Formats: sequence, structure tokens, C-alpha cells
Amino acid sequence: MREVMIYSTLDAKLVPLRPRVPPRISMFVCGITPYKPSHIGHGRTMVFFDTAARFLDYLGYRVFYLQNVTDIEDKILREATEEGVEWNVISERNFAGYLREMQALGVDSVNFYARCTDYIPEIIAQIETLIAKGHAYESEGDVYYSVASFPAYGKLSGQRLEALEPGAHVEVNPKKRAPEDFALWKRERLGPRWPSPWGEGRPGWHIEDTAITVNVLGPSYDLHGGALELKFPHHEAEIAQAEAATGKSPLAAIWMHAGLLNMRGEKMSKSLGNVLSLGDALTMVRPEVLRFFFLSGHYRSPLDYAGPSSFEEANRAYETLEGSYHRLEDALAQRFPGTWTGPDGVARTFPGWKEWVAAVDATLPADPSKPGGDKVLESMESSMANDFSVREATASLYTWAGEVNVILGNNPEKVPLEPLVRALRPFRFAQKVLGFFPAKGGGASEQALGKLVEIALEARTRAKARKDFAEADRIRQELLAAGVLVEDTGGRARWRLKP
RNA sequence: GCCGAGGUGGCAGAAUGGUUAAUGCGACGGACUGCAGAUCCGUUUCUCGGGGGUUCGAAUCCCUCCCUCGGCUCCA
Repeated sequence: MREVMIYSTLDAKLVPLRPRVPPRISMFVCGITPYKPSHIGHGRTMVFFDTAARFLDYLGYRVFYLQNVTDIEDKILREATEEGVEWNVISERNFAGYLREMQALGVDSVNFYARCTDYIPEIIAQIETLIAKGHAYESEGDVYYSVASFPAYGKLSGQRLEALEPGAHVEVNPKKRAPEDFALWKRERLGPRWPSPWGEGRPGWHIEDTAITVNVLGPSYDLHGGALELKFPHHEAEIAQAEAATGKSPLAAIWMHAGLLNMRGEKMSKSLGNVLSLGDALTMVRPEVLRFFFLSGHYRSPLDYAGPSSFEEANRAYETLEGSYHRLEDALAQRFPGTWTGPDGVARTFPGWKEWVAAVDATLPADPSKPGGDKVLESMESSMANDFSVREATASLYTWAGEVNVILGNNPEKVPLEPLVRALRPFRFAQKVLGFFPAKGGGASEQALGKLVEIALEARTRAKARKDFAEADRIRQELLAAGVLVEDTGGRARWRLKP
């Protein structure tokens, strides 16, 4: 299996991914606090980690991807008060929206979403352990983590406590022994609360993640992901909690941080009024183009949204690849049933597209011991294995798309089958790993639509044959008005839905 | 102030010691087309934030300065 190099925040350099129990990879990514509809910043982070998980899975690792959901938190309570509804109405509604948006974006690698409120007993148990070991203390019904008790605090972010400015953003809390201490448990008398050894209350922000990961993944796991803004203090707190509670270090072998998405060079924030929700973004572009946009830079670099023009440019760029893919798909679809001799030398006959793709997928990933078999695929794989360099892999795909366009030329039906099938491999990589070119519905309505368009196109072809271009153009115009874009290529017309 | 991430052509964005600095978008010219679209071919643009250093050789390593963004205790 190909070795993957990943930038480790802890080591500040690229390190090889060495699963603790190969081929299994346990992966945790800090999820959302569903107090508001999700925004495109969430989308960027989640699409990236989905792509990373897909790639590892593609290589043959068995990935277990866990994500938490902070379904109880101050901001959720605030929203609930404003709306006059129960807190869980807010968190469940927004989480459901998040799941829908993730599905639209093709984020399908998460195996388990763990809600904070489903882990209250585990949270309480972990806090008790921390108190017993002298890392936490109770103060008027609250429980705080004593940062001074954990010398390694700061190892992830490089922060030194003495350099921090207490009270810079949040008022100094007199119930804490030290300003850098953070809440594990918060007393609650009126709102949602759970019984605990310290009275009724609810969990602090950081503790749910470690209570969940230690219980679901164990005291140590392979990958921890999250957005850059969570590095300090949140991830630092996770390390302090888990490593102090379990005595095992490191909590996660590799810590990954995704760069933030900026709005015209500025941070997205409610006060600046520059938040773009995922829901709104999805009305502006097709979901696969939004995904493409999120993947248009390296994951560690900041990504800038400069307004609708960013989406328009992404759309133009995406259409180049998509066009090539569709031409290839179309050329192949004309050959069913067809026979293909795979790399194993065995000839197989395939009745349709699905079987065909399955046979191609069986040849993935590229076999590194047989170099030269497929340079494009191999370079895409090695780009991805180098800290998930999606953009570099995409560049290879562009080069390939150009070559495929040349191979197909104006008479794709004359191209031998063998190169056509081989040409599909890099595109399949893009589908499976990058999430491009999602499969079409294929449902009854899509089939009916296809049939109808074909009938219209036959009429147009007859009109063209008798040089009745006015009629041919009229049909094309009417189809366009209905959202169907017609393009003449060589012998026959192809069509697609207007994006 | 401290910690961190960035600063590459008109724009987006790669390459972290070695041929002409990927790739895409855009622009211009040509081919193809009944027209359109798509596609193809060609052209166009950067010496890599400023300065200094190491090296046979640096966008890539070191030093220094400037700029942008983020974090500094519950923001993906």
C-alpha cells in the first residue's frame, strides 16, 4: 500500500501515516455546533476531510471516521431563547440541515456522528477521573481543568501561557484558580441540565470530544482533524484532558489543521455581516462545483471567497473537466454491450455502464510495482499521497482531459475500445476520491427525460439532413429554453442539462 | 505583545535545491461548424513581498524587514 505523508501540526513537518493497527485508520474530526445554519467555512473543512478519508479508503485502508456534534452549548441556548423554543429544536434542525448539505456535497465518508448529549455519562466519568488524578477541581458547582497540572499544555500550538493575555476576549472568571483554566462542567439551574456529582449542570465545550473519542476510538488514534481556528485552545484542551485522563500519549498520532475560508480577505463573521451559508451557496452553484471550489487550493492554505465571481470561475474551470468526462462517458456508452480485456488479460463482456465501471474500479489503485502502467493515475495518486495535494492531482487530470479530448476527436465511435476504457481510470479516481462528476440520478424521470430529448433530437437531425436549419435551430432553441443544452459533435448531437 | 498561517503572472493556484516556474480561468489569433457550442492548435504574462547571506546552482535553506489573515480560553 502506498505510504501517505501528512503535515503534522505537532511535529511541524510532513510525517508518514503509520496506522496503529493496519490497515485500520481511526480518524476524528471536530464537528459543528449547530446553533445556526452551516456556512461555507464548514463546507470547506468538511469537504477536505471527506476527500482525505476517501483517498485513504481508496488506497485500501479501512477508515473509521468519527465526527462529534456539539448539540448543547451557550450559543444554542441563546438562539433557543430568542426563538422561544426548546434548545434541542435549534440543534436538531441545524444538524439536519448540515447533514443534507453534506450529502449534497458528496460528503459520505463519516461513519458515525456522535452527539454530545448522548455521552453525558462518559463525560462525567472522564471529569471524575481528571479530578481524582488532580487535574481538575470543583468550584461552586463548576468543574475546571487546572492547566498548571499538565506541563505539556501548549505543545500543539506553541503557545506559552505567560505570553497569553488573560481577559483579552473573555472576561476573567473569578471561580477559576487561574485564568487559563477551562470549564469541564458548568452549573446550570434553569436551562437543560443533567445530574452530576457536582450538582445539576451541563458539559463544557472541550470535554465532549475527548469523552467521545476515548470511548469510541480508545486512548490513542491515528488522525485528528479540525479547522485552524480550533488549534488553540480547543485542541490543546483535548490533549490536556485525554492524555491526563488516560495516561497515554499522544492522543492522536497526527494532528491536521485545515486553513480557513476568508470572505474577500476577511474572516467570515456575523458582526461583519459577511457569512454565506451553505444553503445559500448551494442555490448559486451546483453542489459538485461548490465541492470543486472548496478543493481548489491546498487544504492548509487560506481559501478566499471573492464573491459570486469565485463560484463562476470555479464553474468554468470545472466544466472543462466535466466536458471531457462526459464525452468519454458518452463514447463508452455507445459500445454496450462490449468486450474489454483487462490488465489481467481476461476478456469480459459487459452489458452496461455499471458493470463496466466496476471492472475498471477493480484495476484501482494503480499498482506501484508495475510502473508506467498509467502515468496520469500514478501521478494523481502520488500527489494525493503527498499531504493531500488535491490541486496538483487536479492539474494532472486537466492534462489528461486534454489528451482524452484529442483521442476522442470528432469521431469517438471510431476510437478502439481499449484506450477508451483506460482513459476512464483517472476520471474514476476523481469521482471516487475527489468527488467530482457525481453519478446521475438514473431514476424513472431521468430516463423519461433522456428519451424525450432523444426524440426531439431525432427530429432535429432529420431537419438538418434536409438543410432545414431554421427548424433545427428552433428545436435547439426550445430545448435550451427548457434547460437542455444541445451540442453537435461529429456524427450526432449530445445534450446536457444547462448548469 | 506572543503564537501560527499566508504573500508567485491580468486573476486563481502549484512546484520546497537543479532543464524553458505546473495547471486552470481570462485575453488574442487560427482550425473545425450551416450557425452556435464544445474541442483542438498557436500566442500572450510572472524571476517568485523587500533586502542581505549560504551554494556551482534557490521561489525553495539561513538572517532581517514589510504586508495580509487567524488565534490568544467555548468561532469549521
